[in-house]
Amino acid sequence: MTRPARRPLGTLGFLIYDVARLMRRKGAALRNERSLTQAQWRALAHLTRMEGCRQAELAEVLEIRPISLGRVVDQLETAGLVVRRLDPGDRRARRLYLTRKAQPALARLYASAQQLRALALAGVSRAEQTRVIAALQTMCANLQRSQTPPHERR
Amino acid sequence: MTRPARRPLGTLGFLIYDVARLMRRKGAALRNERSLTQAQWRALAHLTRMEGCRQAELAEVLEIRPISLGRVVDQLETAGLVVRRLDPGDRRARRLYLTRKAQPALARLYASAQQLRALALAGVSRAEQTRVIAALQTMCANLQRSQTPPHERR
DNA sequence: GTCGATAGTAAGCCTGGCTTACGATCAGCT
DNA sequence: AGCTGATCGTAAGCCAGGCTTACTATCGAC
Repeated sequence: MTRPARRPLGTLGFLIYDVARLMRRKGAALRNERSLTQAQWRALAHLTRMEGCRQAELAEVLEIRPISLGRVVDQLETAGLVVRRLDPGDRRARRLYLTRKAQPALARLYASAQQLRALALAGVSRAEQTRVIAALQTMCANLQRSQTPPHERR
Repeated sequence: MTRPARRPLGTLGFLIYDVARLMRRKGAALRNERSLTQAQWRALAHLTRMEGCRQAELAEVLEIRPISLGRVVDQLETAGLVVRRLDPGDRRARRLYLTRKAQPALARLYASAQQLRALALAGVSRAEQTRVIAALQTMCANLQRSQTPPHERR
């Protein structure tokens, strides 16, 4: 009796949860080799779009607290992928930059991300993918809108 | 400048991750009131479909290790929602049952799950929902298939 | 009877969030 | 000038939810 009664709960919530979990697991396996964790890789990927930002700004985009990001940045800095530079205009702030070493790492990460995507989406047509992405974006927006914004979130 | 450059990464992986995260967060807020955590609620929900099973069986369906489930069951038992009963035919095993108290709790949980679903899916047509669910199921299957099955997973 | 496999658990680790509290700095208003 | 309140980053320590490794009790097959 192998794998009896798999995922008896077909609800959307469980599905999303499962897909996210499986992608995380498989993604970790794909990039493997003492690479970055999910949180590190997420921060790094977002940083490429906003290099030179402050930690607080990146944290807001990631929707985590600055302190939580702080630790991730520590790790990325230790790994030599990111540097904190003092902001000449505001001595409280540190601005975040990618190092040269980050480029190949990012390239590898994007490659395994693409690999993962291809694997997960096997058998889903282009048109269907577009629709799914659109629906997910709607859901994302719905959920974000219904949320107490961070400033008022205690 | 409120909320600059939200989610600059529209890739599927990030989307799924974001939706899962937002649903978890919003879901926790909806059921709130010292209620169950995600892991507890997930275990409980699956248990309704396989009452009387052993811990190891439930763990396999949830795709977590028996030891991880053990702790969750401890909590559910402390909360009075689940009982472990000795298996008369195998003195190593314990079988899991819902208590009477679990029924209203489950009803409340399902209600807030429905609420959450409605919120997230606002503006997504019935037809579209069906397609999204189908696509997600395909992805789920793809990812599960590509996985080293648990027996060989070290 | 012995011996390998299986059910559950204990101890302790890791990731990735969080709250609370703090020091340094900025900026606006007297 | 000098306060005062907000903001930037961080330290300490908590929690959820996984994991590995190692153990005991028991089963079942030989």
